[in-house]
Amino acid sequence: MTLKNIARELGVSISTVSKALKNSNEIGAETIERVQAFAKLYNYRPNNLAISLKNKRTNNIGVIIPDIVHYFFTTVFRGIEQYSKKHGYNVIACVTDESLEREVVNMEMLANGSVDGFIMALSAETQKKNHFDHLKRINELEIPLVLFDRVTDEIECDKVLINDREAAYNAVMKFIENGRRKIALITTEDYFSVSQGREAGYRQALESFGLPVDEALILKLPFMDLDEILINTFFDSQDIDAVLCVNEIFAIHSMNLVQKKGVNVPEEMEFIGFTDGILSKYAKPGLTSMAQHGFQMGEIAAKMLIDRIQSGLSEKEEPCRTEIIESTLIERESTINAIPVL
Amino acid sequence: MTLKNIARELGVSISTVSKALKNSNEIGAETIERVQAFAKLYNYRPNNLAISLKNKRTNNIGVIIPDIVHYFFTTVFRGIEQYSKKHGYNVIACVTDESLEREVVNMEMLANGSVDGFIMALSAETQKKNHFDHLKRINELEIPLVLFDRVTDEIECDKVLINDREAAYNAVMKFIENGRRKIALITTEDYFSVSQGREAGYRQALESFGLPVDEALILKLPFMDLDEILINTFFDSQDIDAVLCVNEIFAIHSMNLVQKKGVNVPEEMEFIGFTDGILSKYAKPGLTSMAQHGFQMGEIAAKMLIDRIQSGLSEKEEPCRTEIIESTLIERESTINAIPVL
DNA sequence: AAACAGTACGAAAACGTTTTCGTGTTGATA
DNA sequence: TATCAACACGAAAACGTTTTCGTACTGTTT
Repeated sequence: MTLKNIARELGVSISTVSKALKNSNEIGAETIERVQAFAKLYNYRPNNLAISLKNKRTNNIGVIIPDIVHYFFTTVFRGIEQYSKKHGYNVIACVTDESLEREVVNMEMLANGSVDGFIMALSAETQKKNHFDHLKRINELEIPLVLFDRVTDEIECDKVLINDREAAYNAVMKFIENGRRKIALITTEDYFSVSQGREAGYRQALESFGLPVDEALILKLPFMDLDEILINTFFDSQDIDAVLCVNEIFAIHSMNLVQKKGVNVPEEMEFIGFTDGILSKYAKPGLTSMAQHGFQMGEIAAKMLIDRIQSGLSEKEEPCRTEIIESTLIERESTINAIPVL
Repeated sequence: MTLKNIARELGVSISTVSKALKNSNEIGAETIERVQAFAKLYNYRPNNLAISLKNKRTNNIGVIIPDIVHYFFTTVFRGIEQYSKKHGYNVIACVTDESLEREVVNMEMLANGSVDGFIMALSAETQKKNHFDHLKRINELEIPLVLFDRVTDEIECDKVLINDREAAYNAVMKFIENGRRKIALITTEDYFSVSQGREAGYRQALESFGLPVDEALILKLPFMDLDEILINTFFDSQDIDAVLCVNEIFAIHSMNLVQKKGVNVPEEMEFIGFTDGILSKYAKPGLTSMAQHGFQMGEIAAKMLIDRIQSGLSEKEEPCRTEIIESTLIERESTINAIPVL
């Protein structure tokens, strides 16, 4: 069923059909009725591709994420999808698996008319190699782009982040208030924007309390593989009474390992993680965690993107914004809390 | 940069440019070179929409899932995405949030030229209300459809499932072999295809061992909200030494609750869940679980769909297939195992 | 010299829309 | 009665491709 078919069957022109279906006042009442009745009867639906081609808008947005199995990205995705759908946009999802090449390929694939804009978090490899030519190209094509969580200063575009520095600062402050002084940090290698911020917050909190920053208390784990031996020797060789971890897995895993050694959590050692995911909730003891509010982050990213798409203003015409989402500490049993939680 | 632009700049026709870029042997060698050099220089990329409109193929597939935050669906999605990308297809992801209406809306949105086929798991509401008109419409439009995990017999299409009955049977058998006799089942309300299968397997295993099926040992929880009181009174009022749960959350949650009552797992009570997700791995004790191999399921679903798309044969011409994926028991500390696991 | 095959290219239709502009008809006004 | 606005509709271009078919030219064959 196409406009052409309807037009032929009803003995009118294509333009008349098109207008009649839109209740145009150029068309007479009874013609409108005939056309609409016929269209309904034969279940006519306009072809999206043709409309997109004509209007130069696809109503699709491309979401490029490093990993879909991680709770945080999943939650952000959920926010993006929900907001987008509510505003008439579909989401094309691409997973890069932390690979630069797949990031490039995916974006190239979508940049030629398939989407009106991108929302993405940089892959690990992209951040490591500091390679952003593909994003610059998106910029040149004037395709709107919103970066979230894993961002870079090299690209001028809208961004949405959490206050990594402040969040880590607050987490460490909680340890300090609880009387802890030998506070460790378990983080990734340096190239992640989020880890950098969190490490900075960790250092800042210690310093602002006159505590020395002992580099031996900072463990940098290779991303993606949890080396138990590394973690075990770290805990064996250092005197530690509190641990801040830059993500949930690091926290759960190291908490499990020290418990296996007989350490009592939280009495002898407290733990705080980042990303308040499903693991934190069901861990034993429950993991106190900095909630990143991924859903809200996704909604905001989608709103920023769609607003820019609909304004039609490029990054040059309308200055870019960076939204900061406040993270909040969810207290569970891995820390000692003023008001006990269940 | 369009074909038309290149043609104008080079003083040739659009068709010549189009053919030259494809190395057509209709075009002279030096023209080909000129055109390709020019195209490379100006970074020409063909417009996907135009190609799709012309060829009546979008190279997009629509994936409709009830929930993206759940580990199992996420894993399946990952398999779909990876296989699809490898074969030149993009994935448009829609989340129904277990709502029939959103399922309908999403499919309507994509069915008009946006995708070449669908892969989906039915929403809870859809299964509850047994309402499949939207799927019948997809059938009529001859848009290929693959159902996975949550399926229905009412729709004739390709399907991919796990052997729910057999898996539950095997899980119960393990309990029986371990000497358990008071085996409970925690499941959802009846309308889920997977729960039906798993309950059948549970019953079958008991019967085949001459054990009575005590209906009081079957707890049917409302989907989506974990009513702790319900679970607690269930365990308080029944004498139970093993529990099979139809999903991971039910298992973790009830295991935590009975542990809080002082029950030793696995000595006094064993647990087996379904979906070997991240929670099972990090739970304490680690949850023995029926792995559903979601990634593989996704790959197979994508393969079935893409094969059908590329064959061009409708469900009537080429008979539908149902692939069964064998689930495997991952043994952890919530059961007593022949060979102890770490 | 006529016929012919091969080469290299262009014109145009097609995919299914949207939208601008033109035009014929009607009825009211000067 | 000539003029004009309002009304109802159609023709055609446009979006960016692909593909079929036609054709001008070159060089070879009889």
